[in-house]
Amino acid sequence: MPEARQPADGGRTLHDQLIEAGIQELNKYGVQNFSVRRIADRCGVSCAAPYKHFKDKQEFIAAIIEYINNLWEKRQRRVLERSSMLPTRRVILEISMEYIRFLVENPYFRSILMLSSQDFDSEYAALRSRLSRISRELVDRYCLEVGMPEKSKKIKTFIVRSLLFGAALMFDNGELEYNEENMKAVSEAIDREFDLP
Amino acid sequence: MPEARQPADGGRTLHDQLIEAGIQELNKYGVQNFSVRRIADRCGVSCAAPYKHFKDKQEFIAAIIEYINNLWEKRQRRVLERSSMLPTRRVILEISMEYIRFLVENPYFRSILMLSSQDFDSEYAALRSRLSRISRELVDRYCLEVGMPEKSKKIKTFIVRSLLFGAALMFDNGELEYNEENMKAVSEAIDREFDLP
DNA sequence: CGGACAGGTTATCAGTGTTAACCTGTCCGA
DNA sequence: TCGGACAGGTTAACACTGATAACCTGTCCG
Repeated sequence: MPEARQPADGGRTLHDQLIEAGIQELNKYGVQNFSVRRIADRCGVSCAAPYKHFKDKQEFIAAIIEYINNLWEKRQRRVLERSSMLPTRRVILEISMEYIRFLVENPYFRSILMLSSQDFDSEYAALRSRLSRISRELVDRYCLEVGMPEKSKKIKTFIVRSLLFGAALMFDNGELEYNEENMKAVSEAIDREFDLP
Repeated sequence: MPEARQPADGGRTLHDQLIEAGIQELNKYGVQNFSVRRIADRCGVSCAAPYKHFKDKQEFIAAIIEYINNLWEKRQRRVLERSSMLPTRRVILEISMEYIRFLVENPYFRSILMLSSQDFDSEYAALRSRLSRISRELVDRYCLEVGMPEKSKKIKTFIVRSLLFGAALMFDNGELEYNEENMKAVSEAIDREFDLP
């Protein structure tokens, strides 16, 4: 008894349903207990169905990452538009804060980002690096504007990213309370970095 | 209860063998594909045997974390002794650099530390926080020495930890080359933080 | 001596990823 | 209009996993 081909369910194709259910799954159980069977179940579909859309579990997760990645890029673009007339240094901060907000709101994403490189293959590495592309480019641009030497540039990028990840991590841990005050402190810490050679 | 059964195998009890094999497993397959059966196999023991030593998989992993935690504390203590006559601020840097080295050398550990809080229960959170105890205490001490306000103290701690995690992460990613030069840069970035109020 | 029990064993369960073989609408070219 | 290709679902099966129960056995101590 084949269920409706197309939109029977609000216009979402199974592929999309799987990804959305997958995100919920990731939120609820974490990457470790991610079960494609349970997701298939939740979508009211046989356990083999997902394999018509994704080669295996890894690719399934990769597709989810890709999806969320796109969400982030959309959000990033909005920030860029909104702050198009601000100086580069300021834009970096705007993007950075939005990034932390995004990571905090999407814990599953962050958990994937932070997993050891051993836990995933290179495909994920590519996505991971794409994620941080814009902020890297911005830092690059700023360093160019100020005439910062190549070496410091790399370090600046590193420091900014460290602070971003660290903040998201500790906000999640509860080691640092997630509020405006602390966000401001993080922002200032990043900004300060650019005062130096 | 009687401790230490018989040293059938070079003096190591099964408990220890399991933990050591578990570490290897973690190194090879990552947390995601951690299989207690395979470990039991590797130890030449039935698949149920590990459950005589650990309640379940989670506790098994927790025991491994505990074990590595102890390794780190031993190493930390050595650094503390070696730098007992240095000023606090300097000690913080020494510990910090040792910490990064430790994380880089023990990727399994770092991957566990960085997992989202959703992926593990609170037991891990306790271990995680214990891990960073000394460096937190040191930062506290320094802040006291300098008369830094409570609020900044928390932020300082955060920044130092962020940089540590971030460094370990990116050294592993390959985004930042793991060498003396970059280690020095990280060290300086941390040190700079203490120049400020 | 005899029982308690730590610490192994085997057998079994439910749940997982993954594949093969099959079924069945839909669409497109002859 | 037919008929096959095929996308996308199905069921059945496989090997593997975590976990538990029931059993066995050597060691220790009252």
